[in-house]
Amino acid sequence: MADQPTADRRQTEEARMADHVLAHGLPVATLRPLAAAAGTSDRMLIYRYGSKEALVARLAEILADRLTVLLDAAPAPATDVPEAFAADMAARLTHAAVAPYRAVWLELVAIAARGNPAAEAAVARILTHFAGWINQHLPPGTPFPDATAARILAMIEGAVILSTAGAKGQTLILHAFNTP
Amino acid sequence: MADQPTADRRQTEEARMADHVLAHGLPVATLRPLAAAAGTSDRMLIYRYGSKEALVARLAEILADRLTVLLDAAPAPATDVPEAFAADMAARLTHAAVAPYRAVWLELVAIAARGNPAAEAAVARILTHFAGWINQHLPPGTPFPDATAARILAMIEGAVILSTAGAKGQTLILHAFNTP
DNA sequence: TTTGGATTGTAGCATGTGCTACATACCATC
DNA sequence: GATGGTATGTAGCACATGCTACAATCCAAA
Repeated sequence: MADQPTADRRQTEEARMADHVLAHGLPVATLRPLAAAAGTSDRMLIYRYGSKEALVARLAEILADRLTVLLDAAPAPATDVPEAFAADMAARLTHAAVAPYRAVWLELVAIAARGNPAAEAAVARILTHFAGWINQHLPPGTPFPDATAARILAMIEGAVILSTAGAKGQTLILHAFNTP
Repeated sequence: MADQPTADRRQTEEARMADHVLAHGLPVATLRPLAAAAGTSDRMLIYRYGSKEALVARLAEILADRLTVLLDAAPAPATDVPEAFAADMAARLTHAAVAPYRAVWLELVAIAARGNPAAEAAVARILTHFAGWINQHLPPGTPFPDATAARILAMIEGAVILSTAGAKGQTLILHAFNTP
């Protein structure tokens, strides 16, 4: 109990640093700006986390948690058709309001693609959680729910990539999700 | 004609720098390592390209060209079923042999997601080209070819993201593309 | 009150960053 | 041969990076 206030402060500091990463990107998340965002010093960040790498891993974990919490709080699409389900989710995730989360998500994916184990684990964790969420919210009685969820997940992630291509990407998304 | 040898050398230098980016990633593509890879000096790179930003944009363009060339040289999947078409392409693009291209592609996408106009244009260009390629190689008589191509493209790009999640990602890909 | 660990500030180091100033060398044209 | 633009080497600047040495402060336990 003695370290409760310290733990509280640590939590708000981490939240502020996570906000900073969200706003400015993982690649430019360096010690001094992060420390400034948290209201402390680079000296203290190294003292607490041991290294920048460990700190960034922690922040990635926090952002992953936020994503899953956001997801769990989201209502399921009100449809019985898997295609419409995917279209609804894609529309939500490609909305401008969640652009920062999309950006940091893609940054994490890019780091994972270079072979970083921590990033790879975080990506796997998020994707697994997402697939589970889709599975649970699928219309009851959907055949092959695992495969259907995976397929919807792939289409949604594809839409996330397409959405980075500006106007042309929007056209592609429109086409992809409005196939008669 | 007088500057032909210079142009040649410039081309091989650019190719070597592009190789370096492919091997080590866009985020760590800094002047001195790029110069070393090209066999010249940071001094000369700035002299020729004006700024690091312009150089990286040029290298991104070169890599985008390589991607489209690779794509154009690829044989179309030998199938009449759009689902199998997508599965075949996804299997090719998630193969370990093209991992460096996947990585640099996702790095480019991540930069575009942060709002970089050059990256956004490059992503749009590649996606458009890819959609066109799919469209042209679709089984003849496919209804709504534009929409079908866009949908296949989304699924393939989704598979690229899933493939960064290690073993778990492979499972998801297997599920997504083997839906009965 | 003393002790000893946890915490924090100050100052800095070694290296990497993009980029520049200055002085050459080169090389086609006059 | 003189000239003037193009190309290139040498050296460095100002700043950012991750991290550390050292000293001071705090605060609970003895």
